[in-house]
Amino acid sequence: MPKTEQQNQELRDARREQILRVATSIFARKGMAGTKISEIAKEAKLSHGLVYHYFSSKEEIFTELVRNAASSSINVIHLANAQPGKATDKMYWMTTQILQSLKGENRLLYLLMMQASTSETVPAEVLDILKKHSPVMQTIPLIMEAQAEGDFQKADPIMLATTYYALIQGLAMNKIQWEDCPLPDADTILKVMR
Amino acid sequence: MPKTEQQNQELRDARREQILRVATSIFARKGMAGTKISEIAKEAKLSHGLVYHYFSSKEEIFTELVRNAASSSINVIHLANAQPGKATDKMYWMTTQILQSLKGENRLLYLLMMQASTSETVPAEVLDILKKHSPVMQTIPLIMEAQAEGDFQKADPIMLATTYYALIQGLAMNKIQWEDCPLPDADTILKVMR
DNA sequence: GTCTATAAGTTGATAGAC
DNA sequence: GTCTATCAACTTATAGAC
Repeated sequence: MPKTEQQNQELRDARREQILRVATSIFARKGMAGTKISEIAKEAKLSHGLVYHYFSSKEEIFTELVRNAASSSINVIHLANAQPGKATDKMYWMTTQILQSLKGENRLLYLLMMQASTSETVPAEVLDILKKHSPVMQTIPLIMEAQAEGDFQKADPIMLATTYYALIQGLAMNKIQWEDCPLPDADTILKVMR
Repeated sequence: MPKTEQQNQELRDARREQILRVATSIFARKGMAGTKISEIAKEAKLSHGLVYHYFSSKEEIFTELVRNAASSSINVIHLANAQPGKATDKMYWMTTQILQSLKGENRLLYLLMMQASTSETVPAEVLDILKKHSPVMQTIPLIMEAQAEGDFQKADPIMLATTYYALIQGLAMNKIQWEDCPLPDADTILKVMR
C-alpha cells in the first residue's frame, strides 16, 4: 500500500533531523571547512545525493545549525531573567543550566557558534545571526543589575560578560577534546565577576 | 656579482620565517582544513610552488608552528617557576605575561594549539607534542603548591588547571574575533582558583 | 631561488534511473 | 524518496623553464 501524505512528511522530518544531528557533531569537531558532505552522509547512513535532496548546500546546513544554537543560547538567558531572586541568583541559575548542558550533547552548540564566528568562510547571514543574538550583549543588563546590588565587582560589564563567555566556550572546547575532563561548579565560574 | 653562500642562507631563513609568520595568522583564523597553501603563498607574496620548496607539505608547516607554540607556552611556565615569592605570586606573574602576549601577535599561538587538538585531521606527531608539553599538566604542581600555602581553594587541581586554561583559550579566541575586546586583569582571572 | 604549467586526487553539487 | 554516476571546480604537490 502507498504511504500517506502524512507518513511521507514524518519521514522527511525525521531525515532532516537525522542529518542535522550528525552534522552538529561533525561541524563542531572539524569546523565548516573541515567537514565533508560525504562524511555527514556516511555517518547518517544515507547517500550524499540524498543530503542535497534535503539541503541545497553545506552552508545551508551550517546556517540552520547556528540559528538553532543561537536561539537556544538566548533562550537560557531569557529563562534566567524570569527566575525569582536577585540578579546574582539569576546568574547562578543560568550558569548551572549551562554547566548541565556542557555535560550533554548541547556542548556542541557552543563550539558551533564559536567556529561560526572564527571562520571567515561562513555566509554573511550567519555572522548576522550571531551579532543580533549575541549572548554577551544579552547578558550585560543582568550583570549591571548584579553590580548595582553589590554582588559583582564594579568593572566594565562588557569585559565581565566577555570573560564569562570566554570561560564557558573554553570549557565547552575542553569537553570536546577530553570528554571526562572535570568541570568547575557554578560558584567557581561566577568568582571571576565577584 | 654572485651571492655568497651566507647571503643565500640568510635569504632562505628569511623566507622560511616569512612563510611561517603568515601561516600562523591564517591557520589560527581558518584552521588546518580551511587554510589553502595558495592563500599562504599569496599573503606571503610568493608563488605557491615556492612554498613547497621550503616545506614539503601543509602538514609540515602546521606541525612546525604547533611545536613552536607549545614550546613558548611551556617556556612561560618555566620562567614563572623561576620567579621569587610564593606560588600564588608565580601564578600572578605568569598570568600577567600571558595577558600581555594576548595583546600581541602571540595570541595566535593559543588558537593554533587549540585547533591542533580539536581537529582530527592533524598528524599524530602534533597530538603527541601537545600531550607531552601540555600546559595543564605542567601547571598542576604550581597550583598544588598555592593550595598548600592556602592561597587557592582546595579543589581538584586538574579541574582548576583546565578551568584556568579554558579561560585563557576563550580570551584568545575573543581577541581574534574582536581585536579590541576588553581583557580582564590577572587578579580577575586568578579569582577562579581562589 | 623563483616562477608557471601541469599532474593527480578530492569535493561540492547535479542528473537521471529506480 | 533514495541511490549511483558524473560533472566542474578546486587543491595539493611536482616538474621543468628561467
